[in-house]
Amino acid sequence: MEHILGKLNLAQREAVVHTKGPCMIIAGAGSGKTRVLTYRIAYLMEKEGVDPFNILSLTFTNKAAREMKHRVGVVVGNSESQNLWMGTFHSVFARILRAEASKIGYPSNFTIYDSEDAKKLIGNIVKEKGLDKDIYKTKTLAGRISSLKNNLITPKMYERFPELREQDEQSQTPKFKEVYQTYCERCFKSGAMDFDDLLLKTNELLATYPTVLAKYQDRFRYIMVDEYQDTNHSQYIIVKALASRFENICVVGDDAQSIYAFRGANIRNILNFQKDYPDAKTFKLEQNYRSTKNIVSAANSLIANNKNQLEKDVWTENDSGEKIIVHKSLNENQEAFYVAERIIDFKNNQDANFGQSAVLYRTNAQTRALEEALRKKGIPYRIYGGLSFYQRKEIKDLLAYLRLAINQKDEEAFRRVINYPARGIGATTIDKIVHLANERDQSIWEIAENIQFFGNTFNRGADIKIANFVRKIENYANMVKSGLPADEIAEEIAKNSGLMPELAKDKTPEGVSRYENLQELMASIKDFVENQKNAEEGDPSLENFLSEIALITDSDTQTDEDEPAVSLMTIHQAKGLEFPFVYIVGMEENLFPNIMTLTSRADLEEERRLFYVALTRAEKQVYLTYCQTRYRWGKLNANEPSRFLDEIEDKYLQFEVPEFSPFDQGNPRLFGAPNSLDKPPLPKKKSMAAKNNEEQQGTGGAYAVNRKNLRPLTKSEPEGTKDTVTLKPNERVIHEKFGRGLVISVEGTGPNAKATIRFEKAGEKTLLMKFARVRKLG
DNA sequence: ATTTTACAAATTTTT
DNA sequence: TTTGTAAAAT
Repeated sequence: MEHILGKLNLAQREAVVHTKGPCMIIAGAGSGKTRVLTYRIAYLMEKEGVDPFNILSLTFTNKAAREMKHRVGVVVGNSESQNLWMGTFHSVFARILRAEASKIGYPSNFTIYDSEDAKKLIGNIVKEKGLDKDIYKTKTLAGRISSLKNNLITPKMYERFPELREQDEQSQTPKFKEVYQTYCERCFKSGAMDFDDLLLKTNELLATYPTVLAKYQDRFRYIMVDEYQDTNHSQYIIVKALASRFENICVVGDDAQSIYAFRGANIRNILNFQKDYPDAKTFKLEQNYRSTKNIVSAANSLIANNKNQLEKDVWTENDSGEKIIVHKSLNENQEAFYVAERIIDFKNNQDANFGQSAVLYRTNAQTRALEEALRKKGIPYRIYGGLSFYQRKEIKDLLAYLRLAINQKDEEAFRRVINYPARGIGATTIDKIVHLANERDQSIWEIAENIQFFGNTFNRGADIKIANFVRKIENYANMVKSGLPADEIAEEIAKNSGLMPELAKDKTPEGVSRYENLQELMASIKDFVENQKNAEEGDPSLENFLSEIALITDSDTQTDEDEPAVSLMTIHQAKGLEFPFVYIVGMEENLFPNIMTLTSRADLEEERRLFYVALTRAEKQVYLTYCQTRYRWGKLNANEPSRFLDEIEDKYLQFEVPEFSPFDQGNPRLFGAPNSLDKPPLPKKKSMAAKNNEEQQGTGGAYAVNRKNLRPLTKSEPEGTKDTVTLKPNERVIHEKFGRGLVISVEGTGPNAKATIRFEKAGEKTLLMKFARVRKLG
């Protein structure tokens, strides 16, 4: 243990050994926060003999939890670290809620609705109530419901805040409360909780049952909360309740990195910690181990523009490093090519592998140009975010069947699959069931189960079809009850439901990909079952599988075992990560800071913190790029450079501003260059580069994913490094996955050609040559 | 009951 | 530009 403490600086060491009573660790970017948290837990266990069962450590991603558990394991040994309560707020409290579910009237196998389920349900309710969907927008309603729940305002309590009703009347949605209330009732009837419920219901549980509260207070004698600046009110109250007995609470965060206020995170939680716990000790980790002096200073000079922050002084002993390059491009394609060229330069001249570069952007829409440029240059890349594996339709379809097998009342799962694959049960029939359910205050399933009593309500034959569907689901439920492992049940359901055969029919490349995704899911269930069977107290049941994956997201499943690739992600997703070379693209007004957020000073400050997060991801070199013009929603826009560029002190920057045209004359910095609208009209024709790129477009990497063990990340095919194979009928080929095959026919030419190939093992497939990993044989 | 066509919307999202 | 949803047509 001593040798570990020796690896820490003074502030870090103090934070580690201060174990009794409340404390707050303000951890500047790159200041070794994770190290402190890890060692603190290890110190508690090793030095103070605290039982890991008594330590609760809350993180914001499963990945962070897993990593920390691993790192603690390295210090204290795995068998002990396994017993720590470590995870996200949602996963830890979902676990507790399952154990205590009966107390609040839920089944312990309750479903967790994801945002899509929630939005669909809201949309249905709006429709049922005959409200105008253009005014009652599901997205807006979902956001409002979420924000109310995160502030612990239930439909009942809504009445107590007249300003809420006023707001709803202002926004032309006076019936909001009814929608909210119905939404909650329907979730309850379905035995379902949405993400926010996991926190809200935990609060209800702890507030209603003092014995339950006491039990968990006693269990969690030491509580640690990471990323405290991004906790919302609901989380804050849970932590406060649990910690109130022993007050051994340690929160870690950096107010300068709070970037989730738009999702209900309350920065005051961290700003007011000292008020909540007057005895709290504050530690500041101010030495940055990550970045060069230049980057640290630049980031400091930027964040100094924010009014509302805790005082701290981040510094580093690292080299001063290179200045930040600010580069202007004509348009987003040139910007992307510039980035691609720099990445190649670094690889060639600094021996940096591709994994050391990251391209960060404000919005996902910016990926397209970047992808094209990287692909053209043959640079391997990985896109984080976008449509996650578990959000794909085919995956959600099978999961819906699995969910129904466990909880038949799950309305969203029911609606999703009752007519998929098609069983001739249409919208009218479903509407009638829903109507009956609402009328009789029952769940949809209860109506469907007893459909024979309502026979005359339905069209001839419809009741029979429903009864057949019900019988199917009951069979699945019986398989669950008989205790079969998850993989066997899933396999049977995939076939028996008709889902697998349905997908197998589709021979388009997209269809094939969907089928493969389904196979991937099946494989992952098998993996899960294997792991559970090998584990000491493993549970290979379907219930356990579903509860495990309900809270998993893409960023949790990232791995780095593959060949090094450039990372492409939004700045939000980059939080907590670090890279030697960071490119922040789209540094333009309206894009970053984003115009949609700029309604208040607080919003601008959050955008600035976002930029701060982006800058501080970098270890060695930062590039900031912006464009003179950019296509956005099909229109060419001319934006000024981001105000944030002005906010970094000039001495940390080096401007690289090529002259494109007479427009920029006479302004050496080209800042604030009048972007007057009376410029000569831009040529309608796209540049050659843009034209060439168009041929390369398509679904891109999206379907070219080689997904081993549930790796939902999009991975590029470096097209520049691989010539598209031109095939002729009767040629023999070998495919990475399908093995040997014989070309039957070819349609089209070049990368857009489609070849039908009969594989020895996998049968006949039609492949798009652009994506297919085939080689000619002989 | 399914497929086609037309039209609107479009930031960030650890759960 | 793309993407998704709703009305219209089969």
